[in-house]
Amino acid sequence: MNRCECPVDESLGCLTNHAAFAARTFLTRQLALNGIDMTIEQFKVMVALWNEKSATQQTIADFVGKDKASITRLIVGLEKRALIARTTDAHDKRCNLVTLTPHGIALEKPTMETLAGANAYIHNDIDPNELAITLRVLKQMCSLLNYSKNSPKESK
Amino acid sequence: MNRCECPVDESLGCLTNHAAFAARTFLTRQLALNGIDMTIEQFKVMVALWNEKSATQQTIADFVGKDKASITRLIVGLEKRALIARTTDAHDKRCNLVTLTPHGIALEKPTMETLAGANAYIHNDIDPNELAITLRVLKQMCSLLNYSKNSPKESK
DNA sequence: CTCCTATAGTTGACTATGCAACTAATTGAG
DNA sequence: CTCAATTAGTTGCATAGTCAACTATAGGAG
Repeated sequence: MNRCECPVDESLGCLTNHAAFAARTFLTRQLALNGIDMTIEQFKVMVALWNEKSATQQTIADFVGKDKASITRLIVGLEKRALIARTTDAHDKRCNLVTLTPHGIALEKPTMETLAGANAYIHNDIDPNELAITLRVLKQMCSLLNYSKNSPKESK
Repeated sequence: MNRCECPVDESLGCLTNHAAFAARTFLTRQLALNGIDMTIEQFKVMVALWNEKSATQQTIADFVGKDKASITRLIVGLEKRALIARTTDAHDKRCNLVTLTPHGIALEKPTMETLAGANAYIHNDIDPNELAITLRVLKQMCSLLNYSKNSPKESK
């Protein structure tokens, strides 16, 4: 069960992966405990829709950071669960407008409360100053790696 | 491309996920740039074998933190790439002993150098004190969530 | 208006994950 | 020794991810 035996246990790359895995597992379990049948991936799509009310699949893809093929399949799953509906945009027949069903709308409150609870559980365990620093460092890391997408062809 | 539009952008759970995703993508690209044809998942299995020289599939599963079914499939992939070989343990015929091929052994140096380079690229961007704090906080978060696997049935 | 290009979405191929059912080998209780 | 319980590994099912090829629609140049 020594999941953290990464050779570079002092590596941000490895540790963020372990921490992210633990957080994902934790949130999934908390959602299930609160009777919410939703994967983390579907959850992210729902967050996009709770924010925007209606969106094209491409907009959702940009929001959650996945490609449109992944979104197509997630949307199909959410449609099966009757959380969302798809209609063709009358103004641009290429686009699907994805909207929430009443059931999908109703899930916002309990789901976001579960997320808030999970966050609070983690944050309460951590010194506020150190938490602030960590959040800042992680954001810095994200922007470094996103900017470097095309630049540093050499890291050795 | 606003991948960080998580509603709780001040949430460790969300930010570690973004950062981990960015780090994975970055390392994958660095491996490819250095001519190493290996997924991150296969990479973790190889790390286990570089450490241990030979191991059963269950040992590898524990090391990388996945279930044995996932390992079976990763092992099959690595076998196709001729990086590892499987033999039945003479002392316990239930077990497969997984060992490295010469090709698999030869990959250790360039692969670990690529990992070290990617780490250095990220770490060099960050203030050493803040890096140390971040590493500590992430470890704390991992142990909180691993310990809480069975305990906190309520997070609301 | 027509054609070329760009965009939205779908689908197929390949990789990966977890869970559960299954086989085969081992081990311990009696 | 024998039988039940345990352990290692494999396989099927469902979900998910990326990439690339494909369809259909839209929009601009001429």
